[in-house]
Amino acid sequence: MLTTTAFARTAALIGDPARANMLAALMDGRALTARELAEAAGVTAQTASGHLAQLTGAGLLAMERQGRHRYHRLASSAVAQMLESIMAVAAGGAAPARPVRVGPRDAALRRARTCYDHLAGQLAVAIAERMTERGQIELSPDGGVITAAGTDFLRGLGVDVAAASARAARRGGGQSGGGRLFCRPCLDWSERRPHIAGAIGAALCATCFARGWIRRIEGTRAVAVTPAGRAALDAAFGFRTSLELDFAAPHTYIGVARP
Amino acid sequence: MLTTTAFARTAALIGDPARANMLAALMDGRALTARELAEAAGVTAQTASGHLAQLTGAGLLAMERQGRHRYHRLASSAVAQMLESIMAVAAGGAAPARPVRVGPRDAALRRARTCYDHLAGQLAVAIAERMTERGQIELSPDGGVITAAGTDFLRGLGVDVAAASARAARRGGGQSGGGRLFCRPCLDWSERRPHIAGAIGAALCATCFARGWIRRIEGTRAVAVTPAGRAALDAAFGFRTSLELDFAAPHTYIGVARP
DNA sequence: GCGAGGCTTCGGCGGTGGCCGAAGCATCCG
DNA sequence: CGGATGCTTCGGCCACCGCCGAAGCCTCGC
Repeated sequence: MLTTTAFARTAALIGDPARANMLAALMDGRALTARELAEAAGVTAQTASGHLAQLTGAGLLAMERQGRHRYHRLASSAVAQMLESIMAVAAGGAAPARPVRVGPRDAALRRARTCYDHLAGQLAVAIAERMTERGQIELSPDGGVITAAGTDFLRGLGVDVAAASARAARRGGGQSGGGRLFCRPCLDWSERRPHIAGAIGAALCATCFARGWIRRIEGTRAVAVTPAGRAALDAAFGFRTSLELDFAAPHTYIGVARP
Repeated sequence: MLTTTAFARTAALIGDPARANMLAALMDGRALTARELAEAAGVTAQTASGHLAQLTGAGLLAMERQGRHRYHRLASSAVAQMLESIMAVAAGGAAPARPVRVGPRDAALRRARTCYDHLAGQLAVAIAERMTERGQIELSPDGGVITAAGTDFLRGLGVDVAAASARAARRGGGQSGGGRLFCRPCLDWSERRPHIAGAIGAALCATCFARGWIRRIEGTRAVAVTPAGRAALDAAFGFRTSLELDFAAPHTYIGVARP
């Protein structure tokens, strides 16, 4: 990029409501068809087609054909990180006002959701805090690292730590990484506190899905904790009770009846 | 943020060419007057005024009055990181095409510039690589950390490491940081390789300015290395000669006469 | 206090770009 | 092979939003 035109063009692409809805729908890391994205954006198929062509042309989306379907997904984790950072700023601007009345659908999103390839929401923040308390990870706004105890702990959960390490090194693009296993902190836009992203966050999230601890809630980025998952996560992270998550950030529940 | 409207609105604000130019001009971390920003955007004062009101209202900019001037700056490092990430994606989308013919002004930008509060460009990438080779820092896409040797080295350069550590902890927002000193890796959009950001990157950059090693080039985000700075940086980081920087990424110099 | 400079508000103009209907390719299926 | 489904292209409509000229408010300096 030499001028600001590419910069402005990229932001403008994200700035259209229809395209923003498409990108937000893709933030769960899955690949969706043009029709699904049209529905997510609330526009007709032909309008969506035009938008998707623009997003793909600009390198924000990657497309692959499968039969008569065309699956679109975010082109890279760099795009996901960009969208995350915009969400963080957008949420920050609105936050100073008093907490808004939120519906049950928002509550589910705040509780637990996927953020491209890792977990976010109260669940993810609680996990990060518990692992910090136990000395398994260290997080700061500038970076994070997993301790030996954390590596052992994750391995015990069934997380493929070695693969995550290899993936991080592969993405390295020239720098070594020195063998230390970093975990990228990601500011949770709903909780305003960091959770675990990066290769380790992705591996942990994948394990939660693989073991059936969480499952996607149809049509949203929110995920539900299964009964088995509840037991497993309580045991692993020492949540005293499942209610703990409700009280992790009580202000987000204003206006929502709590059982 | 509950809906995608705030998300789209934020991106749309950045997506206008005039506002994008303003934000890019503010990416050097300084505060500029409305008039200066109008000139940077290439619009009249009244148009700029409207844009600035929108950006400030959305929380992207902070404004403070000083006499009859109004100084505008980026509201937070979160905003700066967001803009950085957009630039990285925007540059990535354009990069696949063959390298563009660049002018001397772009060459200066690629050589060395400020990125909100830290250094970027070939100089910053070279510093990061040299410190990595020496085992003074470890960088990966997911995070970075300074070793004990690196802390000593920076202290020897006159960098206020303790203050940077305190600043990182203060920004921590609840998580401890455990005493380890992280350095945030930031993907350089012109070099496509990481350089040092975060509290440590800011402290190092501040030291370079304070000691007169670099100075701003009027009207751009580019910085020039002073003769004293050249000697000091060569000695500190072991650059064999100042030409080394020219060859760090030779493809960026196509079309530019090299002395 | 008065003029000058910095910044903002107002009003009207114009262009970019998103939207959909209709029609046109590609692929799958019976 | 013909109909159904998924996606794209084309053309025209319309709204939004950025732009500037003019005028008004605030602060400074003489």
